[in-house]
Amino acid sequence: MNILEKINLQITTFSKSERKVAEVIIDNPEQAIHSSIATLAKIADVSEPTVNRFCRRLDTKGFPDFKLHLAQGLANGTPYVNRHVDESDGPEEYTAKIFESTMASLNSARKSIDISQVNRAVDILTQAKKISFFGLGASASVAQDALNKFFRFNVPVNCFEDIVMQRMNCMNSSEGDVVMLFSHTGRTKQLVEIAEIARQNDATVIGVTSKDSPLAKECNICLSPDVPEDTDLYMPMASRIAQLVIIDVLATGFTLRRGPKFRDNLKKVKDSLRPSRFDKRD
Amino acid sequence: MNILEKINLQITTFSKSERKVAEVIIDNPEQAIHSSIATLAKIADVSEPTVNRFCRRLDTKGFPDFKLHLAQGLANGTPYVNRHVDESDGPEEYTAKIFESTMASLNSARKSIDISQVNRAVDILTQAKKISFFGLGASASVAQDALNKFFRFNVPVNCFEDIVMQRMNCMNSSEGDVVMLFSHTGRTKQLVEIAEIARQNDATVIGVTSKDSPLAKECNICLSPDVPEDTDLYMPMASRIAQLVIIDVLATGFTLRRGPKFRDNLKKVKDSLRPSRFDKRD
DNA sequence: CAGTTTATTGTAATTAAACTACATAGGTCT
DNA sequence: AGACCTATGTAGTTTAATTACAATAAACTG
Repeated sequence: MNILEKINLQITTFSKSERKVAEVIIDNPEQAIHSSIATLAKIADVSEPTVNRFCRRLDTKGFPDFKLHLAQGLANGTPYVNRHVDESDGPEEYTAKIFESTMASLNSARKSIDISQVNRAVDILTQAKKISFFGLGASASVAQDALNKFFRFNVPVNCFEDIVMQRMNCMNSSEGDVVMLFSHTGRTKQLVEIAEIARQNDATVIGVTSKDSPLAKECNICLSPDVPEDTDLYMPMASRIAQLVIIDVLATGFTLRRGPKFRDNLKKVKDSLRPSRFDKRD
Repeated sequence: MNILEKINLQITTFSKSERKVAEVIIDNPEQAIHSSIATLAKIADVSEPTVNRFCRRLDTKGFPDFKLHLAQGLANGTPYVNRHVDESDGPEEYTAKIFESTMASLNSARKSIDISQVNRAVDILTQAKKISFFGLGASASVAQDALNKFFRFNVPVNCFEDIVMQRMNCMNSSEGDVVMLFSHTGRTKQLVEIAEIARQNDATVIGVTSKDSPLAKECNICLSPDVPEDTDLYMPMASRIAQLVIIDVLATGFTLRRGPKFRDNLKKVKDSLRPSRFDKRD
């Protein structure tokens, strides 16, 4: 936990002098990390050992250690203790908050993702006869994005927004086909059905969805980024970004697995776009 | 800049002993921040002043200051100095690297984004008669995502992947219409033309693209996230995520501007999805 | 309400860490 | 090979941090 938040949380339990120290630090943490214990003590109008005791109370080894923790807290650019957007936020605040909460989500997604599942997913994808990407609602654009990435790999891919087309696609699938499904909640009935149909037809189903959800249970492989809380104003934001980064990861794993020759091919695809672009020197 | 990257960048300019220090720190930065100058000197098998000189060479005030910088670097969760995926990376490495480079990109995007432009964009969007979202290639799914967000706001929106449809849409636009364009490079000829057409027909053009690009010059408002380098295996990854977060920011600004009643409406939209979902207790 | 106890804070001494000045070793260029 | 310069280490100095202890303030008890 961020040590600034911790101070805020525990401030009531502090003694009078310790509270003085806490206030000085909260008020200007930047100054705090660049001060010696003596100067900080003077600013807070307390003695040096008081500052030291304050540090220990926050489970740090001492003043220098405390400064380290504080520096880490500041580095994340989180002067906002509460990262949720609220009514009174101006553009500056909500912009910062959304960026920060997105970054925080990615961080926790990274920590929670099961690498062995990533590896298995890459295995399956590299060997796929055909890959289909499906998502509904907000996840449709995630599927679209996946299509775009894997399309460049010169593998048969498709992606339908239409639920009927999705069903038909799964009906016609066979062993070696991969169906990749995106859903934040993992509770959309239609998508769970799609997964069932796909598996009945021997396709491999890879889900990017939340752990232990109905959809997750239908998948052969499930990638479940743990995104603690969404900033959402009634729609998933951060979790969807996490899904996209997972696609990036899989695409990267894919290209690495395919080896250097394959990457030369990719370069050709990219170069083929050149005639449609303005020159750099413009 | 992250001090670890800085070390890596400057490592060639270091002397033999200083390089020893650099290697020890890169190898295990966590250990470094919890060591005294004496222990670190011993680990690197150099003298204390060498460590001190090393710190100063990196433009820090001294060893404690250096540790502070290092701690801040680590806090961002970037133990990988070299964030580019390379051949020999296993799943664990490339997963971590991609997540981290995405987070780093978001961080720099956040710092570089012009808040006044964000505010103007929100102004324009809230007053729009109609909003069109266009992108080509990889940016098509970004436009799709934007559509999905703003669609819920009960504003007339559209989004075409087809370049001809896009052109026709812009031909028919008039004052009060907003055209929002997504492009990483800002050099795709067809999209620049779209911007020209839209402006000729009195639409307001908002671009999410790189600074000073041909496209940027055609826009009324331009949001240019500064994404330093892409991890790309020949396609934009991080920059596209930054674009999506910008959409989140604009959507959030939009709802905040519209006030609380409007948010009740949003909740209704969300609740309308319930019958199509499995229950939480499943 | 006085006396006792306990928690809180500060003073002074100690220890540890960081830094500076200087000396020596190693390398380079003429 | 000798002079010079850079790089590195040693020892001493300064500064910062910590500890032990004393004093004060607050709280509690008879």
